[in-house]
Amino acid sequence: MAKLDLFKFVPFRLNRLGAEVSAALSNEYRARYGLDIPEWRVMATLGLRDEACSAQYIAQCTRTHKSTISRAVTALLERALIARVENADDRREFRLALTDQGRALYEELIPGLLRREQEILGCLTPQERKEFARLLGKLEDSLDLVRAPRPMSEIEVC
Amino acid sequence: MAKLDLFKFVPFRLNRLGAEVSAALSNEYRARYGLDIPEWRVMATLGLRDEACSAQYIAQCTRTHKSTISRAVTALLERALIARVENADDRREFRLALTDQGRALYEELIPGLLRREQEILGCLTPQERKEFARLLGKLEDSLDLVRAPRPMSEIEVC
DNA sequence: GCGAGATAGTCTCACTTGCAACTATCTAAG
DNA sequence: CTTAGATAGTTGCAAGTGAGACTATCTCGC
Repeated sequence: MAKLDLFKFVPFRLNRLGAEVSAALSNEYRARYGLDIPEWRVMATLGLRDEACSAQYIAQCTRTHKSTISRAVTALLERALIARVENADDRREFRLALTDQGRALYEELIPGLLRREQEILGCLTPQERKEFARLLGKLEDSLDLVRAPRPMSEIEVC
Repeated sequence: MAKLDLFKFVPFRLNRLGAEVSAALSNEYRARYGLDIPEWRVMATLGLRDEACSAQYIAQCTRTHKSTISRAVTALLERALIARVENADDRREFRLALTDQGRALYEELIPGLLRREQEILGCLTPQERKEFARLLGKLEDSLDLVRAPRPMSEIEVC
């Protein structure tokens, strides 16, 4: 008789762990900076790059639905954390970038998040962390989750 | 200047991977058997055990909100996949168990899910799978995610 | 027993999100 | 050019979910 123990079932464990870790982290930026997860993803994507990105690009990078990104962008624009300019080359899309204020918030936010990440990974030895990251990478690859997307310029060409 | 690359940020990666794997799996049981994730969790919890469980117990095991479990239980009752009987010892709670029909569906469902799990883990060597499971376990422990809850009888005592 | 507080389960409300339709714009074929 | 199809972004709608109120029941201290 086939049995399946949820607690040994990797898909369930990954889902639970991902949800739990996300919840723990999102408290960090929601309570303190009023950012929800989609908003944080937009900030993080823009913060890493110096060049301006389109909403579509952010959606692809973060694997988040474009309507969700659209709403996050609207909210961040209202708070003047990001700015957008029409792209003269293609007037359907907008180029998004952090404002000075947005950059300042980003800079303030990051250290706390990296610290929380290290806390969460604190139960693993340095060797184990490396190994865990490597195995995550293999799973991501095999599931076709883009890990390090090319810069926009390249994507536009392809 | 602090930077954070989302694609190397473990909380984001875990969230994305968990969501992706869950989505892939839930297609397996939603499309074919009409079960959504909470319903599947109820089935899985009841299917593993021979003794009947309370809704509260399932909620704790699966770390799912009690109102979500309540709705899943209602839906499964309507489809006669589970049955419930009042608990004479404590008339606030109900004892839930799979019906014969529910058991049959469970038995039919499990092999496909285990196969999908193996497909997902297929990119890892047996050694790596063991290691991955071990590291997951350490993370779960450190985050206080119960992995193998005690049987109800024990829980009631505590 | 009796009342205060805890607990199981249900239900309503508010919020989030994905889907799909829609507008505006671009690209390519004829 | 013109037209058909693709694409960027927005918005209305419906489904799912958590918080918390609520009811019924239990437990414990007095």
